[in-house]
Amino acid sequence: MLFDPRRALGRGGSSDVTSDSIWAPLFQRLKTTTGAADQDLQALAALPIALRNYRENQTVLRDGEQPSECCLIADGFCVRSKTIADGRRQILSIHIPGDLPNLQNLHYGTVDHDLVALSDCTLGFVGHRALKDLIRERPGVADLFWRDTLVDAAISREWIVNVGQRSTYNRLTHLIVELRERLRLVGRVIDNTFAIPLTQEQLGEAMGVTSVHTNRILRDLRVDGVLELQRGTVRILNEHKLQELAQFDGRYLHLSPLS
Amino acid sequence: MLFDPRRALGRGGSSDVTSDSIWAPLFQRLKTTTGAADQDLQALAALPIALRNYRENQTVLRDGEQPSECCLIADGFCVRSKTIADGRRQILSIHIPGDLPNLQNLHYGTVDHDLVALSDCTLGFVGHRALKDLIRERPGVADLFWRDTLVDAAISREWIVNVGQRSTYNRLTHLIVELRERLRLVGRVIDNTFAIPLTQEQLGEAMGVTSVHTNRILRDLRVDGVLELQRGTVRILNEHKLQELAQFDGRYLHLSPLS
DNA sequence: CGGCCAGTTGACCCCAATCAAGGATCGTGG
DNA sequence: CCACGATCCTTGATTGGGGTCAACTGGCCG
Repeated sequence: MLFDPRRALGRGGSSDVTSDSIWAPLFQRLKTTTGAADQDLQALAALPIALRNYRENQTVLRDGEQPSECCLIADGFCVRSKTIADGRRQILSIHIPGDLPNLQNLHYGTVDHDLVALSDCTLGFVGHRALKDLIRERPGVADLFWRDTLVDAAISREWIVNVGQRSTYNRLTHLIVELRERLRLVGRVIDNTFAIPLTQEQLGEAMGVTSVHTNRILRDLRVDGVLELQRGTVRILNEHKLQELAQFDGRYLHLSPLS
Repeated sequence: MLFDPRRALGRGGSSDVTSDSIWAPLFQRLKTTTGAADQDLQALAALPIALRNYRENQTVLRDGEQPSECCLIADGFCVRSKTIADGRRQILSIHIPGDLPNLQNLHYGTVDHDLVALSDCTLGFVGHRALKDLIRERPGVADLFWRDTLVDAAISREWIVNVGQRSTYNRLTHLIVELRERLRLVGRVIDNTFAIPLTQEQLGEAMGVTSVHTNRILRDLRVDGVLELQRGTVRILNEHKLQELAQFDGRYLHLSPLS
């Protein structure tokens, strides 16, 4: 099998996800960001989980649904999005392998946004019943999950800052650096290159600007030698300039157990 | 004692909060939005809680701090905000009586934003130790709190939509309607009039626009007969127009136990 | 080969920022 | 009681960032 960078970067292929590796990205992240106990992780890995594959652009959860399962992204990328009355759409968050994008439905029934696969994805589904039982049995697991949703909330807050205050030029770099830091945690950054499988239209929807303007920002970033984005892959050209533009302070990601 | 609308609307006075009423707004909200068990609420009310008063504009929590307590807003208004390198500030959320704005610090130590009193406030502080013990002892309390942080996150997501996609005219009305719905839950709306003790500068920081522009939007809303905002108090003039502008779909507030 | 969708660029326009100058309100001290 | 300074509100003039519209390119796939 030839080296396929898109596979290595976790963009595409979903067929080679084995039941062993479903939990791998989540566990990898939890181990570095929390003091997760091995027993808790083992208990998680013992949960019954149903694998399902989704195609690019397929909707995983629709606004208004009442799912009876929570999903774990084993491979691929998803986004949360909301569409308002006039048809304009906002992307709320980007989700990567190891993320649990609808844990909140354990506590309230209805999803209040869409969850859409950006790339071909492999998702694992665990029933609420099993999760609730495990949480009661193992408070440590409850803590892990609760914390996860809290970091998710912290990321949303930073997203508000990004959309509300930063210039679009800074905004895009901030978004990219955040994604890189999160991808790093699950081993999806190779050689300062990583996947960001959004079209320019979708990047615009994440930033609150049009695709036309996104295109111009990307051109500027390319011309200025900061980074290149081609076919869903980012390559950083000048780390120093990138940092300067993004003004990224990663504390809100709470990457270590004590922060 | 004369009728003081600012007091009735929960804007100002903090001196008359008794230890009986500290928990009242939180309990009122939990009772309508969740199926909170009375025993769980009683256990909460039995927690040792330290009352502290804050003046308008006083900082309650500073970005980077590591608090050892969580706070409950007994009376008054606070905001979360973040300031970026160039000095621009974004208000992330508005907090009202009954809110628990830093529950997240139970799970990660460092606050990643500021918490500032908008008006004179009475806050109750409960130590992390006591909260963690209670949560272990009573899973029902853990569920209440976890759910609370999840609704907080849902509100942040809607805030992203507001800042990213809605026209500023719609944006302000949406913000106002959301606040009204939340204030209604804790009995702080009287006669379609309620407190929103933000300066126009702060409203601008909440919406990602300047105070000058906020002023013009408010003028338009007044001229169009939609609503009036004077000295921190909103009066709705035309509910129909307001609804039309705000396009408010309150599902994300998850106001009933099953939603 | 042809259709389709993402990306690219130019021309034009409008919403909101910026800059600037007054006006209203309020707490404080003479 | 009035003078004051501070803060917030208000409005006009000007500028600029980003939206809109439109045309064209290029890669991919049936």
